[in-house]
Amino acid sequence: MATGAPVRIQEVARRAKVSSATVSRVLANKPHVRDELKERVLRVVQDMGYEPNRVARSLRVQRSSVIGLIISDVRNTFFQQLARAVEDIAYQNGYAVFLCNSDEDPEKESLYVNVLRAERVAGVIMSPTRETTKACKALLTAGIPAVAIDRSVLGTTLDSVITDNSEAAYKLVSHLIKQGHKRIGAVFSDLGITTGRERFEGHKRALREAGLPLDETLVKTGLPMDEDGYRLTKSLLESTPRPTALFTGSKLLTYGALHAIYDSSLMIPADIALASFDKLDWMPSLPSMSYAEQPAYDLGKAAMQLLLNRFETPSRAAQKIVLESTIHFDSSYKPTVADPP
Amino acid sequence: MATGAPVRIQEVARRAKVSSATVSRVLANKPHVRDELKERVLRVVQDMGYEPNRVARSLRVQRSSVIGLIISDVRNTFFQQLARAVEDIAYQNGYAVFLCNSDEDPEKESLYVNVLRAERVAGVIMSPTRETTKACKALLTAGIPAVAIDRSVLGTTLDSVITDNSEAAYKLVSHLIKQGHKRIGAVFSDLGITTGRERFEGHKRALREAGLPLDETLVKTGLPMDEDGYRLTKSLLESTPRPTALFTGSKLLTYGALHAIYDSSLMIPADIALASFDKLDWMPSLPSMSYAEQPAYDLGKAAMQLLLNRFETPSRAAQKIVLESTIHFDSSYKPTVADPP
DNA sequence: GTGAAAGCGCTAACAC
DNA sequence: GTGTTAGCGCTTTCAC
Repeated sequence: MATGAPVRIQEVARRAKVSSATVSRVLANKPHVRDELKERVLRVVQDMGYEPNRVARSLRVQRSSVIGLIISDVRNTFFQQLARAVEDIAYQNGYAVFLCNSDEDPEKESLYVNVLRAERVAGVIMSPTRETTKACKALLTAGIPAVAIDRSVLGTTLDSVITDNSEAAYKLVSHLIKQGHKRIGAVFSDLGITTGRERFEGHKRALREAGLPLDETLVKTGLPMDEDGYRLTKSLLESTPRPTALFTGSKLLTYGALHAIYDSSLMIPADIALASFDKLDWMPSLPSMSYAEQPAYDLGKAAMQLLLNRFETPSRAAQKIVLESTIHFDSSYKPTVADPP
Repeated sequence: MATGAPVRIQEVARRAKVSSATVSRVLANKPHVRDELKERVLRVVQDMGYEPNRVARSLRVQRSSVIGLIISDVRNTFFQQLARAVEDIAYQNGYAVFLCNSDEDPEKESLYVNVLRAERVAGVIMSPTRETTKACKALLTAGIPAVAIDRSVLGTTLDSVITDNSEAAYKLVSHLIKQGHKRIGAVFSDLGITTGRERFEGHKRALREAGLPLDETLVKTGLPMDEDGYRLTKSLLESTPRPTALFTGSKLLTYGALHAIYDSSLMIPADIALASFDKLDWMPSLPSMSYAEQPAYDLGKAAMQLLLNRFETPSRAAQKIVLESTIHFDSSYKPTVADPP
């Protein structure tokens, strides 16, 4: 225990008077080992505090027991919950999770993908940035299973777990329209990010069904980060006439938008109504607004399960899992007509 | 490129008509290789898209090029900045960073430590929870260098990078006293966490020097998380007479405290003054308060440099680096006597 | 049911 | 300078 050098399987074998093959079999819970030997081995393993060298094992079996998880922004609590789920399920199945943060930066992302490939991780779960396609294909051709989470990868078919972006956006914007808003500003993620694209689709559908025209000048896109949310909302608030409602397409964009709205001394919902994606984290004064709450934990859980599943059936066709968001309407809302179920 | 199996060093060697040893030397930038060969090898490496198998290398050199970083709460932007710094410096030096989140849970922490040990990581940087000592010693006896960050490990001497907790706390509380406050509530991290302990020391010193008694009922401790900040502050606000000022000992505790204060419909600083550790992230309405801003990025940078340094001189004595925080006094403050420099 | 031995891909000691 | 080769610690045929 106090020794520096870690104990190896051979030493365990010698002490238990068996071969290293037997020790390996016992530890892997393989059948065909006499109970007597099994017990003896386990006792010695316990005594010597033997822990298998995972590096050696990885080299031998040509696959590590590490999962790479690349998320686009660790500051976002949405991704934190998602990561938590991935970790939970991974650990339950003997995998460790290597968390990487791409920061919405395609370069950082491909750097990480390269590292993960070189480390021969067992699989990768990632929320792709705008230009992920190449990096993702590199993984797949290297034989490393990948699962897209929260966002899809354009131009590739692979396992993915996302939410019903278009539908939730449709419901939120329809709600604004029902409240009487006609001039609705919108701030989305870059349309190269599928969440931005799909939420914009829902937005357009809501307008279309209500017979409202799409005013392109009221739609802004950028990176899903506070700074862009602030900047884009600022510019929307300066347009005349000012929009009476705002739809923000992600949590961080919403924070930035709030910042801009408060900066302009506008009140929510008196001066401007707000509907957004993602539930806001606690703040001293949460505004009265509508939002779509995405099942972040379930998203991570499903992705990890999809990956485990892929390990078992490497050749099955790609699956796309779509989870539903829960829509919360602002408290000021009194429905006059029946809402869709 | 389109092939599934990754290319190995032997294949590169064959194509470049050299031995694998030469390829290895070229890639490691070792001296004693003719320029002509070097070029030839690099060209083939490029052509074939060869990337060394880091698992094999790790096994051979008995050390991986992965750094484990265990932080106690990823939701805390303080730790996020710190993690960013560790990553930056690590990458610049050819290391990948394996980010682990202990969530202030000693069990999760020791689970991670075990995984990192089994993965034979090159080193570990960690912000210890309350009961880290054992896990930490296990690392060191396994020959894996460890650096404590933000918090020290009680009962062990090892490399660590922290801030001047006691001093900053002293300044903040002295400031409250100078503003005329006599009844000052305080919320700290569990005193098993060194930041809580040291900040409490500074608090006590400020009171002592001002000739104020320490009212134990005004000092609360808990886990440095929103929930405890809320709960503990609530109980402080219910004591009579109510404290006129509050000192909160960490970012998350401060958020919880704000929540409690707003819940009680109290205004800052009119009803209660606030001094806290850590700069708050943007919020719609930032209260006027004093705070100590810790150099989070520099903390991470210093820790990683300490680790790199340790790789080069494994046997040098343990170092403790203390960085200074910047104190921001609330805007309402008009100094009447000279502040300490 | 158990053991002997090969080999995963790389690096470094040693030869030349 | 460069090549040959042993071996890191494990798993997994293949014998028996």
